[in-house]
Amino acid sequence: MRGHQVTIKDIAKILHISPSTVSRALKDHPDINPQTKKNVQELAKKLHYKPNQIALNLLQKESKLIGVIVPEIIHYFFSTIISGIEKIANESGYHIIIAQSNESYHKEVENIQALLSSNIDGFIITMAKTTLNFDHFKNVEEIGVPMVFVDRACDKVTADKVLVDDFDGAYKATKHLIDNGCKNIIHLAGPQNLDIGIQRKEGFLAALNDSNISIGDYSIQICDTHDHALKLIPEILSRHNNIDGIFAVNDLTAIGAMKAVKSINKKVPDDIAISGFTNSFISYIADPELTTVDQKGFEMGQHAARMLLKRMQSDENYGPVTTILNTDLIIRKSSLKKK
Amino acid sequence: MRGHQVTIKDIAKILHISPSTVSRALKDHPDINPQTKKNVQELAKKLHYKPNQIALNLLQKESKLIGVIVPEIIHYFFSTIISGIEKIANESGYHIIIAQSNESYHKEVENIQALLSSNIDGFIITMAKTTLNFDHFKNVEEIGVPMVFVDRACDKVTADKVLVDDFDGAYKATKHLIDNGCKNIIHLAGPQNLDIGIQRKEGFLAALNDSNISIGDYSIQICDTHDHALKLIPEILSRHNNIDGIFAVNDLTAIGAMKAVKSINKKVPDDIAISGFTNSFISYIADPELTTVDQKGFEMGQHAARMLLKRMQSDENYGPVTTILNTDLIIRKSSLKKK
DNA sequence: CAGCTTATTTCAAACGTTTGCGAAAAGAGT
DNA sequence: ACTCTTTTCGCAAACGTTTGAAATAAGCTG
Repeated sequence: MRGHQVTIKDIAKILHISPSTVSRALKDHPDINPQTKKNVQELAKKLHYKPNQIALNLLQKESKLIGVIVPEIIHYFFSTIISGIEKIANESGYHIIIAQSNESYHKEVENIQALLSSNIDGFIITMAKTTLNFDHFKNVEEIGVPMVFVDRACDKVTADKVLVDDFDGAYKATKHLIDNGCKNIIHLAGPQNLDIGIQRKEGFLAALNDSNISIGDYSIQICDTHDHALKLIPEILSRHNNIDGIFAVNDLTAIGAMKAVKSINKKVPDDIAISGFTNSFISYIADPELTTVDQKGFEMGQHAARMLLKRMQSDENYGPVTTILNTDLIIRKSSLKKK
Repeated sequence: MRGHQVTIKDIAKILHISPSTVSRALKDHPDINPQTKKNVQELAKKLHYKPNQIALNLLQKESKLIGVIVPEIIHYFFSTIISGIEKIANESGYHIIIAQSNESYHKEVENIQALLSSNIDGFIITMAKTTLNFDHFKNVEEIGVPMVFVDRACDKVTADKVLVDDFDGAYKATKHLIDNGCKNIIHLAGPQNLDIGIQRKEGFLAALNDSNISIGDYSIQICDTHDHALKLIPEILSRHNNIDGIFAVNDLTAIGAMKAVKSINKKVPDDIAISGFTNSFISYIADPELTTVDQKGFEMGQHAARMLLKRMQSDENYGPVTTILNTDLIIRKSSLKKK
């Protein structure tokens, strides 16, 4: 039961003038008689006239909407990215439509299609873990809708990207564990089809290498969820009881590992030091508090939004830009061994 | 530099037929020659034709967009609500635009205005804590845009609401603490201008009453943030060292309290048992794991979306509906005293 | 072959707004 | 009185799509 929204035509009919005159009067066009303007503006105010954004969108072929596709908003990191995007977008009169892929390739494709037909002006995307085919992104590229990747980017597509220096972050975290006395660190790694999985692993390996620490065949475990770590860690530790450090690809996995370690009555950090990656809220909640790499989600979101706005507002077709933000190592108790 | 999106007109021009024929051919209208249909549909597929949603919106006077205004998406509870909304909305071809109020009244008003002019079809709102004036909601009501409140509702406005039984949840949590041996429980309460603050406090008081436990002047403390609890709890405990239970209005505050308790070398739960409210992700991360009241954000979101859809699709103006979901007490270690 | 039916297609209006151009009216200058 | 300018306004097209109604062509009946 929507009350009929007041339109320009309504105002025109009431004042016995044409819609075009009303339109111009409302925007203070010099061609319009001051008296007419006054009449129109007063009536518009009285009737609570609001321009119909949809009609404007149709005319201007833009929707002032940015489509944001992330795996899951319940993850702190992604919600901080979204907040960063929202802030910058709002400042320029844009709004954001959020869709979640739930890490599913199919849902990602579906979302892209759906948002495309909603005439999104641009995309900001964090790829799903399971995405191995990139035709949907290529499609976006072909259609010419600007697109910025955040955190997890797609190589096969020409698009702007905002990344963090995963290699360096992982290197710093691993080096920190080594400096704190760890001699046998394992890495709980992310999927190796994603750049972040690869880079963090490489940073880990490089740090070990630079410290002349040998790498066992068990040193790298593909494991990037809380529950998997809960199961995996006791198993690994039973086979390799000299492990004294864990660097996990994300905080949640690190905390799963932390719980697992505590569950078999080993101490964190004294028996096993742990570092995560992301600096999500839970790293602060964990006990002991989790050492981690701050991934600066809010800033990433802001950067991504700025890049997208620039791209949308530009007429020339400049080449793709990649921004790499640096990370900060946040040292907390989970990595500080006593001696 | 947008590539021109393929339109019905383009297809019509190429096949030398009229746009209306194309339109009907695409939707398998019986009036159209099968051969024509085939030509059209094949070409449409080949050119990746996608109907322009904006044009449809204009025609149908709807945007297929639902405006969602929440305080902060980084909070687990709100992001689960959003996920619930998104699921139901998507199933009906709607998308959601998310705006955050950051608990600020002014930002809330701003968001409402902005989304209104984006021709949102409906609102789902969780009020900001600081909202005391309701004119912006009344405005929405007057314009006739359907609106559903979630969790934190506004009494002064006629609108659908989805609430949880805060009173009962608080009662159950408090009763559980009592049953586990607590004799002197304090409540860290939310703002008393919000119904949830009042109801949870009342549930707490009722449980104490029913167990004939006396209530001290310090039994209720307005305190609903992690950091406030961190400061407040040591102070209170130093003045009332027989306190043996804490019921906090939300999980984050409970965990702040838990940390504070541990910091002064008291044991959770043996010295002081703790229960939170919400069952957010961190309650599972906490050590000891936090007993809490499951607030079912996802279901709340789903309910809210269904109610909104029903309201939007209905022609008759039925009275406002309030749905109250029941809560589940999730018992974990933080409340289970040894003896 | 006139009249009727059926199949297929096009026309035109509509949604709400903007905008280039032309039109009408009034005033100014010569 | 004639032209020229200025002021003020309306017409019509455009954005992409849908849809009732009208148009066309072809086939059929008697």
